Amino acid sequence: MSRFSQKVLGIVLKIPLRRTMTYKEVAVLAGRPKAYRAVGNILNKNKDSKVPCHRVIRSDGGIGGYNRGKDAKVRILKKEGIW
DNA sequence: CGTATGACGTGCA
DNA sequence: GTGCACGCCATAC
Repeated sequence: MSRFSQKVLGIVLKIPLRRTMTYKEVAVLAGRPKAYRAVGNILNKNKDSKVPCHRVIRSDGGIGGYNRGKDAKVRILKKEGIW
């Protein structure tokens, strides 16, 4: 695991309930403001269910994707009352 | 080791 | 408001 990916996972893991973060924000906090593209990639390959990657959305406010299917992601977000 | 890919973002027509 | 092209970075092949 790269340091960057580890940091990203850690940040996503620390996202409070009822709170969402954009890929860009995560990238910035990870120290690579221009690596938002890589952030999504890392989350995509990440299979750790401990990481609430469903709370990471696009800056446009749209749903990005999900390694388990975006439908599941939307479902979870609705369940958390975000949508 | 070089190329291709992707859960992105911004700019411009 | 919509659509297309370019840039950017970490993985996968």
